[in-house]
Amino acid sequence: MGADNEKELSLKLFVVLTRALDSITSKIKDDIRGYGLNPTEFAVLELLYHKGEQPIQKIGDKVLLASSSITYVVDKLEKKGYIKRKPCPTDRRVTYAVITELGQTLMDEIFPKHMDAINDICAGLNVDEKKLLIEMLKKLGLFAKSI
Amino acid sequence: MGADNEKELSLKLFVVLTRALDSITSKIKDDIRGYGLNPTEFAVLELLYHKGEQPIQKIGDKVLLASSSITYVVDKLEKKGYIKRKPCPTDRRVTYAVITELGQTLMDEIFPKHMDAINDICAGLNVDEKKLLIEMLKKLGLFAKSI
DNA sequence: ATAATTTATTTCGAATTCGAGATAATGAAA
DNA sequence: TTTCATTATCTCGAATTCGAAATAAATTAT
Repeated sequence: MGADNEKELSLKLFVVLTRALDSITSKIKDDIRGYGLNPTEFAVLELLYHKGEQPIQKIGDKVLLASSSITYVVDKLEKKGYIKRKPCPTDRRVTYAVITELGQTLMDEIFPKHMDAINDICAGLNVDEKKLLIEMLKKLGLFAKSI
Repeated sequence: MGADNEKELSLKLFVVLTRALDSITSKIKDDIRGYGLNPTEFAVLELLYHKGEQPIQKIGDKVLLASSSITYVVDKLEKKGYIKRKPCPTDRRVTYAVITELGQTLMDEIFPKHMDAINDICAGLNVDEKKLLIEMLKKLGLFAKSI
């Protein structure tokens, strides 16, 4: 059962990591669908909600999405009335995405629920374990990114 | 910087988990593309390589994919000649996917390289840390799935 | 000042995934 | 046995994502 050498251990880590995140995101998706959004729309909306207006291009960095995909998501959120585009006055290449009143109202309503849901989903570990896990994941992730 | 209550800690855990896995999978994808496969194709091929022939439906469970998606991936691998379909003699609803000689040869060649790559990518933690991380992720994931 | 390069966004087509429904076979119930 | 429900696979259309190329504006270099 246990990995008998470091390579197998690394592979096992990758598999367990993938499956753990899959279990979690599958539940989180259920929560988000209940708000009439998909996970990407929610992520973009949340970014604007918490960090204020953003150049469209910067959204991609934070939400881990290609710029062409951002265009698509921003279009959808705009059609739903939750955000709007706003041209940058100093650089005409740039377009900001800004959350609307409707978007604000929605997020005021659903974000607390969303946090509760995530907390419930992550209740398999206690506070200290979560802190430890976060540190280890940061270490793992930063190293992987640096290669 | 640090989360000041449990809900924020859970949210942070989710974000860090997502980003860590993203950093890792992005590197693993690079590795797999180098073998002329995409990650899903590789996962299916690896399953058949290590676990032997599988009913198409069971592949979906292990690779976390809907049955209609499995059909698509199996079609592609079959066209590439790495696997073939084999009807089940006792249950005519069932079709097995079986790795071919060509698929075997490919995996004999690339799987060791793939394990090396994963090990390099995961080298940010030592063996004990990996073991600990695995246990915590299992605990987290199993709980999330059970909700 | 003009040209060349870089940057931001969008368009377009392709790849991947899903869910709902179709088809066919098996198993259970009457 | 005939019917009903379940199971396995596939088809189809829609959603999402990407990468390459197009467009347009800003910046840098000559």
